[in-house]
Amino acid sequence: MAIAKTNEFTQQEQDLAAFAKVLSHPARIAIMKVLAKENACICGRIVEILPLAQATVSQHLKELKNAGLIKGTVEGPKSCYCIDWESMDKYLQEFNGMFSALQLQKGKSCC
Amino acid sequence: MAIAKTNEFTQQEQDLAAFAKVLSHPARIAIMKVLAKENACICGRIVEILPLAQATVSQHLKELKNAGLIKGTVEGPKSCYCIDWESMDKYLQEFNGMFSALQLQKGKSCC
DNA sequence: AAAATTTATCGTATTTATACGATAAATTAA
DNA sequence: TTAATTTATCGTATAAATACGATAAATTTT
Repeated sequence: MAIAKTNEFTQQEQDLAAFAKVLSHPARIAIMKVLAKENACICGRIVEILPLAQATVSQHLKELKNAGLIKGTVEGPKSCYCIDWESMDKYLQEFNGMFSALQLQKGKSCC
Repeated sequence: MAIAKTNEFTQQEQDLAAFAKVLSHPARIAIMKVLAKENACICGRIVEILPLAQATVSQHLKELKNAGLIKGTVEGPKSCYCIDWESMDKYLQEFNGMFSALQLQKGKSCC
């Protein structure tokens, strides 16, 4: 996309955009739902449920993990991914906090 | 990205992913903040504030509008964009609703 | 009417995301 | 030890996003 100007925005804007970006794919939202619902947090179980190849699911899991939405460990042929609620709560609080702040200025709108 | 499998997910997953996608760029978050703060909702004002060319800002505005986060009208050489709070509230409610539901299952986590 | 102003759109270059097959890596089962 | 199982990573093809200059379109101003 030509030169990325991401770092010319505030840290808050970058952080919230990054949070939104991880959730900007239905597969990653579906994975979050599976991780919350199922008691088995193995990659294979997710592959069974999602209409995606194992490599693709693994890639999505990596992105969720890098962003801090989930945490996971791999022990040999097994994996265990779970939602990192401590991190998620921070994100959600920041996210909702911003929109709450915007909503307080509702009156100023010119249309 | 090879064949997109977007429509193999549930409508809710697609909708929330679409909502997150619009907010997945710092410029669009910055635009939302400007629209809430400033009383002048013209494109030119946003161009002044953001580190982006006019064409790029116009493109971001279009995406925000298409997703329903903002509404706007153009009268000749002027434009007037504002946050569509009715639509935004629905999105935020759906978004938070999902994570609240997931959070209720916290106990089931295996890690 | 002509010039200036403001915004949307078009075309295009470049970067990033998405998806998967193949394969490696690490363990468990036989 | 060998085979089977499970997951991560690599390489790669293709699609989508990002950014902007140029230009068109629609007024307002002069």
